[in-house]
Amino acid sequence: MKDLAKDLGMSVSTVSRAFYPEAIVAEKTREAVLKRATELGYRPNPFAQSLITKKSQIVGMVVSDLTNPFYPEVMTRLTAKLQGAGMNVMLAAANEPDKTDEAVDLLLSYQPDLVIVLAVTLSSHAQEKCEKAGAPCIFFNRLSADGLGFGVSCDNEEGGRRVADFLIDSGHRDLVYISAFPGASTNVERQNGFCRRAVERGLEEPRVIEAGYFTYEAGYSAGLRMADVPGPADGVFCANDIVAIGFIEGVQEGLGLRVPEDLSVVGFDDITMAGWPSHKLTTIAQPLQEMMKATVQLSVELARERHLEPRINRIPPGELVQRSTTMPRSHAKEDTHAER
Amino acid sequence: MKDLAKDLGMSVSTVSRAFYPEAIVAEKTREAVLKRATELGYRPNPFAQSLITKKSQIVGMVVSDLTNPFYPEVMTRLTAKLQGAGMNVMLAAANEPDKTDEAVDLLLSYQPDLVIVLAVTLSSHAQEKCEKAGAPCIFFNRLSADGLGFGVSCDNEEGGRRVADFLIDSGHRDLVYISAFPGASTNVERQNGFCRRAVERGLEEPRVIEAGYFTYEAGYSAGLRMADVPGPADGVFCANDIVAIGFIEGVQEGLGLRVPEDLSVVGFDDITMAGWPSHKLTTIAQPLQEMMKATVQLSVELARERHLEPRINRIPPGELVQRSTTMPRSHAKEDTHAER
DNA sequence: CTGAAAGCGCTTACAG
DNA sequence: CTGAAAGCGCTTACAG
Repeated sequence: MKDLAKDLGMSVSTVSRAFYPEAIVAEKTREAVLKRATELGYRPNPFAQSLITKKSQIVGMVVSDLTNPFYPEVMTRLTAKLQGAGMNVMLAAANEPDKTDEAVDLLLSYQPDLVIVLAVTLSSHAQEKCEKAGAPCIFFNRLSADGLGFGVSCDNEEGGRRVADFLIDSGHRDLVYISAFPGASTNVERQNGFCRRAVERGLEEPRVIEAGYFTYEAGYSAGLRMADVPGPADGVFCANDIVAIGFIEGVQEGLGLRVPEDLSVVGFDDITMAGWPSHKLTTIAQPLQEMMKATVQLSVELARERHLEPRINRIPPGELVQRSTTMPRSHAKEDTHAER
Repeated sequence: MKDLAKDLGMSVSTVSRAFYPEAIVAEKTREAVLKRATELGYRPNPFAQSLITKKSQIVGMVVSDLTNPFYPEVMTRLTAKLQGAGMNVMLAAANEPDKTDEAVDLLLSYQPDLVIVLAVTLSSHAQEKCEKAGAPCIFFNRLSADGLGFGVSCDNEEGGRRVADFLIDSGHRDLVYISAFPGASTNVERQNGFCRRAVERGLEEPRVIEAGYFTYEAGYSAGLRMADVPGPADGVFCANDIVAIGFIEGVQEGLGLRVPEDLSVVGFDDITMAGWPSHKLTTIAQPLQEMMKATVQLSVELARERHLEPRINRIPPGELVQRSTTMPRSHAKEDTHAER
């Protein structure tokens, strides 16, 4: 910067100011500085900047369960958008859940302006650490454990209701919910929306199988356990797509049931894979565009001013995408349909 | 640090030295400092450190084609390992390939000690920029365009040869290679190993279908184009797993062929999904553990000393995992087998 | 609107 | 082995 200043015959102060839109400089001066800077390929050193301003333009991103393809997708697209807004993304990844905290520690030493949590498993202990280090947390696609903090997610209850309506409208009467991680807000909300609407509309309370996690394997083993569910079943709503995909294969391989002939199955997320011919999964799309947009906007605000009032951003779910894992049921043989 | 020094009754210099293993301090002093530091939750400010040392302990990671599940997996596991070694990972992601350069620019302003390239599409222009900015590039699972730079990948030619041997040993005679991105070293090497070995062993030169990319969709459309391949075909080697998965579905949906009854198909990578019941893909595993270990080790070296002699790290491919997309061929009806 | 000066939190010759 | 001092590349009151 000193060199640039000399080159332009100005003081370092003036040059510095040219890089801050809100600083007071003659418009001509600013233009001249910026022009010469790009010519020379000069950029202010962000470390020096951070040292003084206490702002890093860094957003920390905590990821863990990347067996769910939903997250890598979100992670890269979000990163691209954040970079477009001039922020950089620093990653904290941990294979074992107990190492998340260590990864977060290291991350925090770089004083991120904020932290985006893309993991189901971040401990509230780690969250506290972030806040104490002055980095507010944005929870993407979930709520924080304590209900505080910033959140961006879709209206999962409404999503659950829509699935219930869809299944009931197409003639299903015996519903099952495949639950994933019980502590996850997404799981709870989808379940509530689905089960309550079913009851509202006069059906039996849907039975629930605990898959336990948001993974293919969990879904698969839940599929095997469909045999233990008492009574008939013709419509299944899974906590998300990857669970649904595992579930369907478990139910087919293990129990010899056909989907959708014996059983309709609906997922949640509309990950890319859901549209592949091997799965053709009926599912509810997440409003990803809107969710990411809201997240980036919130990030920019937080980078400017860390002390905003926490708020939850709820976005209506996307469309229900009808593919080949569901089909209408007729009730000619009401009493025996879908028996195994 | 000033506070810590005062607290301990030492000079800032001494405290500072305690944090550098190679610095000269009385062992007792160092211990005292480190102990008090953890008590107070103090860590040296990395920005200030970087400002002076010109080292950031940051590794930049360039990612782009995350439609291939191989990469997210590698990305997070690698990140976890690098963090374990005290380095932090900063991401550069671009949805559109032409925006990669911009993302890299932003990344470089944080002066990463090195850049790990997890993308097939990084321009050599961007590579130059990195090197000019003092950040050597490690190419993971590929070579750099100009053959310079550091590389860590498995012996793809050997992998290709093994697939050829496997197919030939199990009775296949009419081989096809499904090529992905033609400029990718992995693609070229796998193809060379496969095709040359086939010829060495007395078969016709395998025919090649150009899928064009390392994606599901590319594989799918290549599957549709199997109809145009002249002559019989009984064994197919796809550039990687995700292409193979797409290919199989294309060939089944579009042409009504059965895998493996009509056609054996082999992939490369052994991504998690390859083991799922819906795919059960026969494939060659990447020696991921070794590749990641080599990468982390190289990263640590480069962080210490940027000016190492570029070198390529070749690791033998992993095992061929036999699943359900391949089966032995008998030659009772040698002349007509696998005709369509 | 611009410049001189202090200072962000560290490291590292240099002197002892 | 330890401390005083300079300096890394910036920003920002303060004065003009």
